[in-house]
Amino acid sequence: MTKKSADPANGSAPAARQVPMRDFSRSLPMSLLRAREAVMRQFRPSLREHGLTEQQWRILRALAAIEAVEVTELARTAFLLGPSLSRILRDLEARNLIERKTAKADQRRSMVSISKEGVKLMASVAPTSEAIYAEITRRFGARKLAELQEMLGELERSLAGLGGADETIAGE
Amino acid sequence: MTKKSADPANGSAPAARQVPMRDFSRSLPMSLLRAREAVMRQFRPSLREHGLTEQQWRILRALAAIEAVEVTELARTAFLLGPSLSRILRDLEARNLIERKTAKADQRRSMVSISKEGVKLMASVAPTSEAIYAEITRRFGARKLAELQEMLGELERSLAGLGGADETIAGE
DNA sequence: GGGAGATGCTTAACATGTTAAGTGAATGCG
DNA sequence: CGCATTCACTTAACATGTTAAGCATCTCCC
Repeated sequence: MTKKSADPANGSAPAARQVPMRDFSRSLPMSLLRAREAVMRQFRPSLREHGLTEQQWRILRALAAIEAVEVTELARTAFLLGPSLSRILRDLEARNLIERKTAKADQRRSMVSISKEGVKLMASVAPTSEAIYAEITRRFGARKLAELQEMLGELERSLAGLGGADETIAGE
Repeated sequence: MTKKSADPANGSAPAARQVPMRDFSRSLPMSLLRAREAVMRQFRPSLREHGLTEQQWRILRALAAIEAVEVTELARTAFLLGPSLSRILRDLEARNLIERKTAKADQRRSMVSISKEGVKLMASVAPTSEAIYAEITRRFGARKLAELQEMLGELERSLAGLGGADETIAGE
């Protein structure tokens, strides 16, 4: 439906096909990207209806399970970089979905926690979110889903310590 | 090495633990995100050395395999949204890595192709890139890698047509 | 053949990813 | 104590993701 046949109605054909590489669309990064997008596409509309982005939702979920965390620890949990988290927390705080207060022992640290309003918002989103997740599980198969997650974890572990660049290993 | 023990030196503990949900860090989107990040972390430094971002590299690779494509088709291939692609093409064109000319038959369409310089740049990046991919394959295992990719493809297919929102199905 | 609607692409606006620099508060050590 | 370092975060700057408009061009159909 999408691709027509060749369209040779063009003059000079510029350079191409010089560099042999794996078929681009089958590279691992692309597979992972497409799979994740296919999954997130299911959730985004529902989140959007509640005025939340994917990352904001991640943060609220991470906060819902604990009393309070430091920003750095939250960044690890929600898998966000510091600067992104910093901005998002500023916004979530302005919307009264989270609360922040500096730690007593160390003035540098700030402890973040979800607010009552935040909990309320989560309660209104969670059912739909869980339903979507259930449907995905149903379609793909619970067994296969578990297998997939296991493989993803293995992949992650097998690449740990192969840090692309400044690894700052002991003895450096 | 990273997490200390509990630090109960805090007064009022705000609302939390009200909304029961799956363990956040084990959700499928997070697994996919972390796995992809683990992989991309390997490639980014090399690309960066050559002044390329991940997306720019995707575009060059997509272009290397063909003579010329329309922008929309390229967006599909490189898995980028129109607006992102539009910006990136503007920059790549300014750097003389790609060429663009409007199609004769339809003035709306513009045909994009990689330039001689673009091919040269690819040739300088490809070896390192392939080496990294080979190392990833070695670490994770070629067999398992193929399995993983197969599962990712299945996941994608099983969610196709479950379009999160405005699906624009016939009869709507 | 002319105007309504579809199409291909770009711009705009806002949120996040990514790297680097900045800031204020702890720490280590002479 | 004093001061260089480290640490926890925040700001800044630039690139992309994401949605909505904008703008030509094309198509279709009366």
